[in-house]
Amino acid sequence: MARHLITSALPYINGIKHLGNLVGSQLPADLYARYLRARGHEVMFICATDEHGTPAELAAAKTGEPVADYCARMHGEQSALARGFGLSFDHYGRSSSDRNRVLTQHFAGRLADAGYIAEVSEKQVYSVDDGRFLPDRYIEGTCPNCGYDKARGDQCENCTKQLDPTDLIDPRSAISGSTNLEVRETKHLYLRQSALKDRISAWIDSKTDWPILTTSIARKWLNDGEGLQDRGITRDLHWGVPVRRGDQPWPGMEGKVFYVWFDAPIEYIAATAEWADANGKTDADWRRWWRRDEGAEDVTYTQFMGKDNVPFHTLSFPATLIGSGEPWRMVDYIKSFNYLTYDGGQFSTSQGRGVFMDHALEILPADYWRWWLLSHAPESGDSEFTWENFQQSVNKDLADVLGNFVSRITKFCRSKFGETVPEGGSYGPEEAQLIEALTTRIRAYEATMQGIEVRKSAAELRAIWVLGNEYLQSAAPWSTFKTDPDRAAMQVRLGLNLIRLYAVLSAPFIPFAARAMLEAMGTADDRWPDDVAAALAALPAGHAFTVPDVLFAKITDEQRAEWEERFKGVRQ
RNA sequence: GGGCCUGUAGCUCAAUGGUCAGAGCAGGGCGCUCAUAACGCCUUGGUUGGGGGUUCGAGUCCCUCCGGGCCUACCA
Repeated sequence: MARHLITSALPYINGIKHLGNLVGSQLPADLYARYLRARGHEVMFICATDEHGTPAELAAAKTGEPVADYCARMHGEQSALARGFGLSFDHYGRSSSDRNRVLTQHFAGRLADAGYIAEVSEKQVYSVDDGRFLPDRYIEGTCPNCGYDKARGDQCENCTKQLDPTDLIDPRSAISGSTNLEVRETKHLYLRQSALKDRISAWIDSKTDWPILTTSIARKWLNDGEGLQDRGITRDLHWGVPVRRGDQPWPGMEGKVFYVWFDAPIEYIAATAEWADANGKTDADWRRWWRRDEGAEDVTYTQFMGKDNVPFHTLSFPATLIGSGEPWRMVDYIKSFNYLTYDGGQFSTSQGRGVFMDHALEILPADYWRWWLLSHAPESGDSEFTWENFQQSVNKDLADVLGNFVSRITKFCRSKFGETVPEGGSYGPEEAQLIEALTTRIRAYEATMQGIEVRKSAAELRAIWVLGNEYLQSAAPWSTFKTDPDRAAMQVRLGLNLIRLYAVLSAPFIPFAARAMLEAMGTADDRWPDDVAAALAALPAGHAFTVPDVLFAKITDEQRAEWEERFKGVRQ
């Protein structure tokens, strides 16, 4: 038994997340966590909402709520949706927690003591009417290059030219439209990543088994131009972790907060502390996951994220941990994902384009989404969601291959033997062959799951389901029943045991259906099939079961057409 | 502009430089009747984006062109 720490990238607080967000981090992380637990490992699976930053303040302003209230409410909503999707976090924390405030200030203090913090005075655009400094992209104006009148201060979307806010003609606040802007001097703290470049670079170089997507992004940032740049870690905002040097005030930084990307990864640690607080545990209980000097030496730490998060997890957060000089557990493996696209374009939270977690659960059970998203996870490149593909895959894989298998064997048994595992008969060569085939497939499934090869794992699992149908077809208990009822009884007994086996193997992908299958089989035995032959004897003759309701109703053409129509425009 | 990823059957994807480029779905045929008209078996289908090169051998390595995507450090 090993100890596995798993974190999913933190979903940002401003609104319901779409399916692309889900498949890029939380869902594959959950798959891995569930698998490792099923194999008997000790797992700490952590996620949290990322609550600080300008977009949260603006989203709250839009609803008229105080930002703390807004975040609390949205955390509740995201938390409920996470449960709805079966995301099995050990704790779903909040980056606005006290634990994170203290820890973030602690890291800043340690970094300052070690000489990795620089104070930099810089000029930024201030909007007098909004009463706030504006990030570059919150300034709009006319592009000096192409004349586009909605160019942002960081880049013109029309001609893709990179800009400075001061380049814009007739600049205005993207928040209020106010043109009452001025450039003001402000002081900020910078994390001196450049001073840690060699250590980070050596660390990245040691990770030879990471996805190319992960390391190539990291190397680009490390080596591009003048190499890894220092990064501002404070902002002139009200909502965030107040800048303090450990537990001491930071002269000259009053009223400022840490940058959201500084405190967000620290929340992985803080959320584990929140877990301890919420479960009556001690500090030692969470520190044994994170401190190498307090028990975390044998922890394997895996992070899941979309590709946009990679720079922060390969560079900034490691810089924070290394620079602290303290023995924190560093990540062992970063699994990164490309994007899911929606009918040819991007999913977009800000534009409300695509299918969102709340709507998805309104129209179909979580397992439909989990199965499709995981079996089409954007691992090697972006992958596309289309309703047609979704309908086809789900109907074929879940309803026809798995659901129908459960249905045919339970109903046949009920009509010939009653709702009890039948007695009699013994294995022949066909059964030996099945067990051998299952064993081969299951070992392959374990290997791809261990390697976090999500799509391949789904394909292996599906192939395991198919073996059941192949067996039933060739064993044909409906025929043998007429001539050799004992033999038919053995075949059906094996089939019923396959249902339990499939429930166990499938639970990481489709936990709700797996539970329904176990319940129908009248068992709580969810032991992993290390020995397939033994696993297929778990339900003995005489064991009572029930015929379950249809596990997966098919998606009809009418439903598909309706949803295609409903979700083709913009949310709300 | 720079960097990275990507292009394989109608669709979604596989293939440590090494048999005849493979699966699933879709299409075609046959079988079965326990089952959610479900399942099983067989089968059609590819100049691996174009062109050049290295090699005994290239989907895989190199060059080049074309297409798609992402990132480019003050959104997160």
